Amino acid sequence: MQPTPAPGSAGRPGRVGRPPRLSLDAILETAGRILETEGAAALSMRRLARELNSTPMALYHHVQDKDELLMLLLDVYADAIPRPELPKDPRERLSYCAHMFHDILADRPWIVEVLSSDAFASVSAMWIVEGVVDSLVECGLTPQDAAQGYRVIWTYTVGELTLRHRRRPERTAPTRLDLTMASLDAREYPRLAAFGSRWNEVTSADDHRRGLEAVINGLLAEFR
Amino acid sequence: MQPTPAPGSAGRPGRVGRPPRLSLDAILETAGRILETEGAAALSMRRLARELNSTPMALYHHVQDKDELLMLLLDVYADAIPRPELPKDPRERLSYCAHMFHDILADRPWIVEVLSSDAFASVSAMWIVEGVVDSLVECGLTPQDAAQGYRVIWTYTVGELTLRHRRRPERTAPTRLDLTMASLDAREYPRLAAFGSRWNEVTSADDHRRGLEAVINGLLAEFR
DNA sequence: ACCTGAACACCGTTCAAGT
DNA sequence: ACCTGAACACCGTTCAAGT
Repeated sequence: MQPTPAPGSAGRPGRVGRPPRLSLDAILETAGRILETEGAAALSMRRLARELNSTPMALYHHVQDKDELLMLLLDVYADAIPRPELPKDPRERLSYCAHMFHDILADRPWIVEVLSSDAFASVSAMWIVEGVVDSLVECGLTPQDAAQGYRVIWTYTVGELTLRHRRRPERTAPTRLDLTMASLDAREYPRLAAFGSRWNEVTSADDHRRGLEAVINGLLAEFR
Repeated sequence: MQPTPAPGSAGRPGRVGRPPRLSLDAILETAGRILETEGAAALSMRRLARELNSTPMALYHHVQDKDELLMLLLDVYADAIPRPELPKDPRERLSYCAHMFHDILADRPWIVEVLSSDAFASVSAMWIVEGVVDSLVECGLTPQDAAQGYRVIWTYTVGELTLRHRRRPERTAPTRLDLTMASLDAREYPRLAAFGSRWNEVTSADDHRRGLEAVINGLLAEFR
């Protein structure tokens, strides 16, 4: 009788077949590093495989497709967000959560390119959404209006992140918008022509704070 | 003496060499049709060349690169926008222009994917920007604040278009967000859990009107 | 069970040559 | 002047095979 190979021969009991060289953790870590350092455009299945000294197809044994990989990366990132003590006062809590949403996402431009539905759809990020909706209800909005109000804040945040992200690469050369602004006839476009090249001056973090506060106040005044 | 070919032999006087088979107009028209019917993802230089019974490289004789092609398409589109009579009252004009911005772009999802700076940077679209800024100034804002105010409206609009665009493809299957919402613990997330599957109900055009009005009113109250 | 190699159907763009 | 063909350096993903 030939002895059949023991089930535990690969290292762990109950495991059988070729031992893994890749792990989901290793994949996510390397993918995360590429995103963090080179942005979403640089993350391809082929590039990732190369970085892991593996082949593109080995990855498909650990994730279904690129989309799932990106969703898992989103979860990893959401899990790592520290969960602070929220202000007791609802109005304060509202601003706090809204700004937190923005600040958390602002320095991770890849997230904007990745988010594929109308929310930061990781369970680990839901406390921020709950924080916004709950504050709005405690500020006097109906649950329906609070949901709408949340959407307005999220919409503004997505817009801000999208624009900030697109502004980045070309800091030096004059943009198409600069040229357009410079060519405007002052008689037809008096307000815009008065700005000239100052129109495009970079928006500061304070400008964003002010804009978001205006949105929140508008919301409270309009929906309450 | 051999007669040298007359300069006008190609058809028009002063023209020399091989007569063009492609024209910028034909390229833009075909590219526009692809965008309109199949979206930005379907528009590639190779696909466009195939559609024109030509080769990818022939296109590069008429445009510098794909980016320039997209910018030219944006101009063609902006030129075609009818320019309506604007309301005399500044507050009315403000709403009118802000909503116009959104409505013009809403049914052209490819534009959102294409816009590469913080504005609809075609001269032919600048009357809308001028309209917003001018109204804001006439509503009592300083020019600086009017520029900031315009940016807030534009930011909100970009967010709305981006989210609307991402929501589109998967109308049938439950999204990742639906699943996330369904899995929330009602004790930890009472507000969100109370919504359940209704959370994701599609936002109507009226919801958007209301949100944008809230943003505009917040702006006026905060910046004035 | 886990991984490899070859293949399919794509990209944008450059370069050298043809008419 | 305008266009072609081949090539370079990429994509995501499927399928059949190897260990």
